[in-house]
Amino acid sequence: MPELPEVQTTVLGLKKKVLNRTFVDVWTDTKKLFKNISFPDFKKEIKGKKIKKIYRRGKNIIFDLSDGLNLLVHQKMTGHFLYDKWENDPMNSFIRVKFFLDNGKVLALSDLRKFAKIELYKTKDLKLNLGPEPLEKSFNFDKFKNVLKKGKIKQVLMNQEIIAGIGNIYSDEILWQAKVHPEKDALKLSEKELKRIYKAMKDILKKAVDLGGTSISDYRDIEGKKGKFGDIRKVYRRESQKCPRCGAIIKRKKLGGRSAHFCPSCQKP
DNA sequence: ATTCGGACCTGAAAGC
DNA sequence: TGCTTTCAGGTCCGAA
Repeated sequence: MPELPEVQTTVLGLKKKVLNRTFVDVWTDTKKLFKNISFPDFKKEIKGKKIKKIYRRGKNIIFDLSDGLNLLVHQKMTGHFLYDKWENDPMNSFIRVKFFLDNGKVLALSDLRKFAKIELYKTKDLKLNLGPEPLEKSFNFDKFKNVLKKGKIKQVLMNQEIIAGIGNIYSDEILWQAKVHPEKDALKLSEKELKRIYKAMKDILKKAVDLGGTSISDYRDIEGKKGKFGDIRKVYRRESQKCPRCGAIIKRKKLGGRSAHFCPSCQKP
């Protein structure tokens, strides 16, 4: 499912609902989601652990637990957390894992495609190979320029080791706003183009967080509700519709296995 | 050394 | 109507 804004929305919801709660039990019918530990071992370890902190890094959710443990969840394409009660929605019916909490409530993970990843680390062993957080104030324009590497700009923006958190929706939306073609080489962009991309990145990610993310497909917040950024998106999954800026027909093109959506008229190669 | 396709899964939507 | 193909907010791995 989720890119930075969706994961951020999830983390905000989790902080509100499950911070300082203790896990009393866990259930799954999809043991393969547990990657660096067997499910029986995970179950033994997680019982009685208190959630001291919850934060996002890139597209990862990290629960900082008592006894020096970190629970890491990556929701991949279709994973999303649901707390206690949620809307009756087909996308919320693929419950693969249930965490039982000490207040009698359930924190569930719905994941249609079963790609999600759940791992348990000792806090000191948790190492994520990720680039800077795009919304951090300290990530200024100079730093942005310096992290860029050779390659098509869309793929560079989506490379988690360069910048953490941007995926297919937001790279398309950022490049449309910046009027830059997705296949331009990141290292051959003009100063003006780079400035437009940098600004669009901050604007769009902030706006998407404010709107609770994008729910065109599977993503829901932890109460099962949809985010609203999808309503105002300009190009993502809008192939053959009109560009809202110039009226040209939006194109879709395969780029490294993913679909890039762009306006061929205002994003010239 | 990069890049690309395939794998991992399931279901909705579009095509025939 | 029903069967087939394409597509999906991600990442990893191995072959060109």
